[in-house]
Amino acid sequence: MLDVKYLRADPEAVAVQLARRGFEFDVAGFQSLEERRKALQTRTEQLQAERNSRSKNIGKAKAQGQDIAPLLADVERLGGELDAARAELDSVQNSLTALTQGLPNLPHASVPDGKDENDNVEVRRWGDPRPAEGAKDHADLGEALGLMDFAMAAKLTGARFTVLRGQLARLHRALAQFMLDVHTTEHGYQEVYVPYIVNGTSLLGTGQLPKFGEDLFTLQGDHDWRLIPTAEVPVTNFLRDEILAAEELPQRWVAHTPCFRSEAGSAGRDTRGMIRQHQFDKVELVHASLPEHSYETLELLVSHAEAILQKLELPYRVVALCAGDMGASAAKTYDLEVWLPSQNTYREISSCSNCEAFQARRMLARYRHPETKKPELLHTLNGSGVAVGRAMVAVLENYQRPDGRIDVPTVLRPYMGGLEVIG
RNA sequence: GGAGAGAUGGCCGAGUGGACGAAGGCGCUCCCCUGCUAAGGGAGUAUACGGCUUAUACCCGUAUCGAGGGUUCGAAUCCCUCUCUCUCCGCCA
Repeated sequence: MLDVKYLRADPEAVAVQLARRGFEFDVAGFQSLEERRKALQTRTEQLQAERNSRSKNIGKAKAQGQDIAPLLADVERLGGELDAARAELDSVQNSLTALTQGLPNLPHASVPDGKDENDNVEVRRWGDPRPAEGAKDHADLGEALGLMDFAMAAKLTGARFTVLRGQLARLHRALAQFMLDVHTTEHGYQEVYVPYIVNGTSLLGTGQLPKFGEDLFTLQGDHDWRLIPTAEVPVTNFLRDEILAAEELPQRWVAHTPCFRSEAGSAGRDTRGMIRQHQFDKVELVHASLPEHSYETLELLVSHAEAILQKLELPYRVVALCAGDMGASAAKTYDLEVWLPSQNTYREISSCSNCEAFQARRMLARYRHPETKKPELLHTLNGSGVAVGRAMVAVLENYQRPDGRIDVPTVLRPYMGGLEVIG
């Protein structure tokens, strides 16, 4: 959510900044709603104040044994007026909330202009991409080894799921373990284990709701429960309704969880292989930061994700997303894209964002300012460190031998019982 | 799943219809006193929002005693629904 005060003070400036994302903000509509809200709220609160003071008088009169009948008659009309005013205020406020909760974050000044992924800006590259010639894709490699089974997954569930067996199942686990170990022992993260099911309030806090509910799997039953689309949701919501001491910042958490996405609207995209699944594992990094440090924290976060790819010796590039390609909660996002020889291109394997106070404002995540002693919104950041499924895809494709067997990256061998080659 | 008890401010804890945003204690902040490794005295100490405002400073107002709804002129207090916690039983990893 954006700062309402700023929205009111300078809606045109907000509209200009949101236009960079291709988002059209209806300034006139907002302002007319605001005017009505202001008038109604003032009136409602006045009526409430009046009712409160009269009710107190009734109490006093009663205590003194006076006749309260005339006072009751006097206050009678207030009830109806108050109810009407309140109802009208509620409806205006609901419209306003719907409008403001639907607004995406303002892009940071350093975010490049552009409307989609084609306008993203490459920041740097690492490693030497192996040529595409003769490279098989991960699905062919895995199926040929007999260790990756899409047909079985389709039988069990449906499209966009995978069954892994044997050394590939272990490779998948090894990757997750390796990433967790690097982040906890070298980068100072606290490992956390969290629910894979969250309530609607949590999803509202991180911004998946109210606008992006169709991307989520909803559970049946009495609870307002959904499967997490990313560990960002449960972990960031640690901070909801909390006021941290300034000394408690920064906080760094890492969680390995499955992620569930309905992939609504992705029909036909990446239907082959493990690139785009309804269920995938991810190691997620979440930071809570002082506002003044959040941009250096973002660079740090990216470097932590990069460290994983470097240790795995997977070629990648870092891309700054343009304003039009960023997620709604982000003020600035870097993607890490790993080299996939079968596609002769780089594909997203991590996305690292500074949400500034956008999520913090929704979830009232604050810290106590050491000088003013007042609660202030903190900044939240999150990034994949990295997607486990896609990391496995990248390992298969980049470490494939001409005979279809797979070299095990050196750093993973301790996690694979010393195994050097799969197949 | 069954039975019972509970949810109040940073913490503990009082409060069963009226001057209660909430006694008291602890903690914390500031001041005073005290020359000693102690103690005492005083003041202050929730959050969100609205109005006013150059102001996130005052001031005024509204809301919040787990959440939502209801009764009432008036609800922390009464009623309903839900959530969570604890105890016992059952079941289970």
